[in-house]
Amino acid sequence: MRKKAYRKIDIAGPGFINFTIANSMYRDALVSIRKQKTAFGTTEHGAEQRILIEFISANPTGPLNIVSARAAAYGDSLYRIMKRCGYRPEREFYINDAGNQVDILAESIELRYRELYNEDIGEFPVEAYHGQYVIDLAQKLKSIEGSRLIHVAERDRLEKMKEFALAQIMAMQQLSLERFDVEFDSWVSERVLRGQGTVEEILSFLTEAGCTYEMDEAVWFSASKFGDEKDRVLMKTDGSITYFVPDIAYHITKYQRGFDKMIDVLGPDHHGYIPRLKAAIRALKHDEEKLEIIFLQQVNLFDEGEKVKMSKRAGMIVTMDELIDVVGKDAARFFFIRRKPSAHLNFDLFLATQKSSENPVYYCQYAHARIHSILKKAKKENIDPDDFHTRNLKKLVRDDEMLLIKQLVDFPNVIIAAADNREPHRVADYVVELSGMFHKYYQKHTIVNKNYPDLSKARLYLITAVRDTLKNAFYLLGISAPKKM
RNA sequence: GCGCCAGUAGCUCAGCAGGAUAGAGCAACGGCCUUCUAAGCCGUAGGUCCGGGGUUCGAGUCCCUGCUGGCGUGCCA
Repeated sequence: MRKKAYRKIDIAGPGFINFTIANSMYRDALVSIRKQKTAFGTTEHGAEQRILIEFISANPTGPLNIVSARAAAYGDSLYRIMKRCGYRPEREFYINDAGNQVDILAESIELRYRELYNEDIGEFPVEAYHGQYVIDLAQKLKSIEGSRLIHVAERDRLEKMKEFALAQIMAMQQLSLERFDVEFDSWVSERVLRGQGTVEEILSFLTEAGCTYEMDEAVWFSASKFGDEKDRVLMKTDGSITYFVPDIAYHITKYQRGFDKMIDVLGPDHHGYIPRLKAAIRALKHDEEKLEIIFLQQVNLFDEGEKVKMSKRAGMIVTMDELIDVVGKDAARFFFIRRKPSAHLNFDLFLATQKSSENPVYYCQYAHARIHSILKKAKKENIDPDDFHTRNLKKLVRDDEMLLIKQLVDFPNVIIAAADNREPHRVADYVVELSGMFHKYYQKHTIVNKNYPDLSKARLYLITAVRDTLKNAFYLLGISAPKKM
């Protein structure tokens, strides 16, 4: 017997024909969703393509800030979403633990350390790191080493301090990430990379390819031949290399590892840098199409409507930890993910603390919790949802029920669209919509009614699918699915 | 100057491949708790989708141009 797929077909204005899908089709779809259980939403769309997602990659010179928090929420969700639809993504953190900034960090600690022994260090330099954490680290160093370090040679002292500071700060950063439920598959250290001789290798590769030259006692890369607007320095006059070289080396290792696609999630301040990186990749004859850059636009922080100026060196930053303390992990992640990556993000700390209802994460989690308590109620009323045959789904006839099913059916496509457009916010929007539809449905109809056990079971069957889908989507966003609120 | 991102309700933002009357949350106003959680629901009000051209049966969406804001344009990372 063939079922009718359409309930009605009519002409609706110029150029529009409306097909109304038969309720039976929706019911069949619902059964299929329930049968898939937690696997619903999982597809093979990505065909196991290997994707490297590099994100955050903050300097280990201070606590993670709010910009890193946005990158963390974004990168991690993108990972989860891509994985769900059949890609094979990996998460990577590149540690810029070499170069100028790290040296400045060591010097900053050193000054604070000497200060603790009442040495006159004069004016604390502007370019040094001013944050309280630098003083804390100096103090910690003092409690471990005492005054011993005062007497060792300056070079050894700085080296020791650098080691200490890097280890401490990276541990701090990892702790913040843990609190944010963000994990990485690999950590790549710039120092290790440099130690492996890759820097020299890149320099000689580029020289062999004939794209370097010397001028003004520096070594240049002829980036302009490869699409950049001008040539770039590889080795400075003082013989040290620019950050550019290890960064090329790092990207070459990505190519060597054989990914189908590499995604760099970067802050907006890096976009002037991309043409030269792509130029180098082209010069070294790699496929630049495989490298995809996502720019997360900046985060503007406001407090009671006033813009908070942030500067890492001046120590005026709002840290990721502070954010989690104030608004909570779920709300913070949800807030970041709701904005599409290319949009600037205005974040008012005052609002976030004052009116938590402004954040729709509660709205969604509430829907999930509500369904749980309805199921609990059913149990109390001795209505067993498992004692149910799918032919009873004929009890579901209302438009809002069909609409709910339609929304559920959409879920796998939302995941695919979010993955392919690199836009996790689509999943967040989906969740808000599904939650809203459920809240309305709940308000309008009694789900558990012992006078109508068959109808109750049919509705329980439906809302269980809603609950599972919500939970499923929450996971993709990295937020919790509370059973009670 | 050049490049990138943005400009949609009072505020923060969605709007998928161009489709029907442009949506949500917050803020404002008026209702709904003896019934599965009121962190919810219903209703009212609020818009020249930055301006101007163009493509099309049809443009918030695409093209050109102008304006405004942010960022970038280092032998810093």
